Amino acid sequence: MPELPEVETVRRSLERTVSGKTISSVKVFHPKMIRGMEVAPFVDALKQERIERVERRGKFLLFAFEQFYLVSHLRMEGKYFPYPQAIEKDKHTHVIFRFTDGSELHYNDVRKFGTMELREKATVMQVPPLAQLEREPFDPTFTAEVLAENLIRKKRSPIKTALLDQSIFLGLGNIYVDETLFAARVHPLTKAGALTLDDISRIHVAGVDVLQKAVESGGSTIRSYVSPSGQGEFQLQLAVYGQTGAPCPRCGTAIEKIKVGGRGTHFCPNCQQVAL
DNA sequence: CAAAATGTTGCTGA
DNA sequence: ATCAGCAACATTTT
Repeated sequence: MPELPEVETVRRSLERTVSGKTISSVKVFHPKMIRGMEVAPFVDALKQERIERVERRGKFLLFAFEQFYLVSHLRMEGKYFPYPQAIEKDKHTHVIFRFTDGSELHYNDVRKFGTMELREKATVMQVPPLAQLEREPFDPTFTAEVLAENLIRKKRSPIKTALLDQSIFLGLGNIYVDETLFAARVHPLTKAGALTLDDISRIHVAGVDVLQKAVESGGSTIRSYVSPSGQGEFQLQLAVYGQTGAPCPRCGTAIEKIKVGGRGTHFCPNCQQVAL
């Protein structure tokens, strides 16, 4: 499900539904997803704590409490479902937060890849899992020059693989990387070290733009993804992702699908010329 | 019906 | 040090 735009959509929804509420109890049905401490101290720490607000760093959700953050990653299929009152849990519900007003928040994750951990507020950005992330893509100090500098570290990798690294370009995932490279007219197999500064500049602009537009559309609704309230609409604007065989919106050539770094990769063989 | 593929990331072994 | 590959898991698609 979630790349930055989907996580931001979830964040906004949670900000409306659970921000300001105080936790009365927490139930964990899948202990393995709680990282860094045992389940008992985890649920103990959260009891009687108030969610001040819900923040986001890249694809991570941060529930801000008075002294610490609950850092949550949805990985492939994690979802949050808020309910106005107590409700029977679904087969794939792994954590239930109950609030003092009687409402609940269920964390649901079919594939059980998602994680949760508590971190001190003061050091959350200096320790894993947030320590290595690049700044937010919408931060004005995230420039093409910064991206170019980051790409030096991955100069031998295909640009597609490099862009999926959250310490290189925060927030991109498989869908939006393909869209970014299409918009920038760069072939996904191009070695990062072979890119000109102009290429990198186009990738920078395209990446920030595609994320921005996707956020405005509420993210993409693909496969299993459903936002807690409301559906994303960006999938209607996808130029290449999932469009295998369909005509390129720019030139009409059939979109091709290949594998890059083990990930399904969509591109226009005419607009995105091979340049290894 | 078996194999491959599915949005992510971190670990392992070459 | 890098990096490709795999592992975590369940469901859908080929």
